[in-house]
Amino acid sequence: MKMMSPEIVLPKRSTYRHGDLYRALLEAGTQLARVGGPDAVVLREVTRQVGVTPNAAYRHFSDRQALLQAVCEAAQSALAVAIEAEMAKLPKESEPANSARAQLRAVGTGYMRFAQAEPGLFRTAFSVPNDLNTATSPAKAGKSGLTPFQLLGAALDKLVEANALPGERRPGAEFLAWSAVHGLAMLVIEGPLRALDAVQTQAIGQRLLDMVEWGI
Amino acid sequence: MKMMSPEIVLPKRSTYRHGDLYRALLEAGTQLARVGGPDAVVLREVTRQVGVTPNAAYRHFSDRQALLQAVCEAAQSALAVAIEAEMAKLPKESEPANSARAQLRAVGTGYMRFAQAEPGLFRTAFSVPNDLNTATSPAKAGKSGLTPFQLLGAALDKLVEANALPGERRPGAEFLAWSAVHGLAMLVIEGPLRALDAVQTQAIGQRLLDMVEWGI
DNA sequence: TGTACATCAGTGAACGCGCGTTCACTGATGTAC
DNA sequence: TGTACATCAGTGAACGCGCGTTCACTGATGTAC
Repeated sequence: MKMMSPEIVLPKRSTYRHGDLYRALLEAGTQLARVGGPDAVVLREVTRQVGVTPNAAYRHFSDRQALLQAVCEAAQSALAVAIEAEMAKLPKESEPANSARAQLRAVGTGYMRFAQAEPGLFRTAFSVPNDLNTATSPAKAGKSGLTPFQLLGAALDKLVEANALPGERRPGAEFLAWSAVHGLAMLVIEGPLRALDAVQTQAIGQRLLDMVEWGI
Repeated sequence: MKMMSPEIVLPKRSTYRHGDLYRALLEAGTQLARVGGPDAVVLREVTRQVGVTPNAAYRHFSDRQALLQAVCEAAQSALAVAIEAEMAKLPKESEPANSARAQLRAVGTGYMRFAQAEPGLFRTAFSVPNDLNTATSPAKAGKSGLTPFQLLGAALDKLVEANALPGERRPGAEFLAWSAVHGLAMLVIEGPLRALDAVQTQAIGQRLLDMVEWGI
């Protein structure tokens, strides 16, 4: 048996100029990250998928790291969108404390859902050096214009406004909530809890959110 | 200027047989992981450091993955030792509930300390596929013979014995405590909280343990 | 006590691979006149 | 309206690199007789 020809087929582009190569590279990179995490964002593979010479990428990204950074920001933006989607599901609730608590839970639930639905992107979102100073960059925001970190902060602020969280406990509270949910997400998607099924993780997730709500 | 010669110097071994190559490879691999995390555990580099031909490693490990797995287990064992060290610091405390609570906190504190002192090993410990079935493997144990997961479980059991945790809350409680502490560790060592200094992370860590104690 | 021999730890050379990046270039575009 | 030209997006070929792994081998060891 002859193996498939290793010929690469795919110019399939009529114009010399691509038109929107930056976006095409970013989307291909994001797709690779989705499937294989940050290490799968390989510059040559990205250009191959887009049907372009490897070094064409250098017109749009200074190097591989810059491309990966852009993918990372796109992944954080997707995370923000997932959180927003979870918040949008909430029924109207007039009682402010209940509403604020439900919003905080929605942030956590959206975070967990995204981690499980898109583990490759989730890992990519947290694989690139990043600190709190960049946690509010618009490139990482969802449709509301807020980043995941800002969505969490806003939910905690509402809790304080509704007198469901003493004001003096507010500073730093995001780190507690974030740690708990982030840790579960990590253990579930690439850690020792990977063997658990969706029902089990859902149950643990809700208990974890109880713990945060009580213990924050 | 002439560059340094690329000659590799280092046979420096008088006997043909190494004597304890398995252990030497494992230790060199662990050292690489300490400095650079799991990706730094490069088979050729490990053999280079030991002063042995690359394929000599294949007498002791079936492939690179097997070596990495062994390093991962060593890292988990080191984590167990760090937790044990933190527990050993505890003053004598006769009141069982207080004692149990202090032990649980010590598990969390040891975990955090290890993550910050040895981020490369910590990342390696959780980088290799692993599930709960292997979480009790003796290769991952500390001096007590218990793995990190077992040390956590034991602390929670004591909490129940001391009536400081209702028995019906015990099942699954390890996942809540583990998630919280693991998440903070991840955010601090390679996530957005990396910019925080030791004092800040220590303070957040203690608040996080308060949350776990209350909310578990 | 001496020797033949099986065992197997480590050698040396080579393989194919795919990567990121650089170089000098070519071809299409759009703007100035 | 037509044309020269600057701009710059993408090409094509090549680079050096280090990796994991395989092959046929050699040298030291220890055991059986």
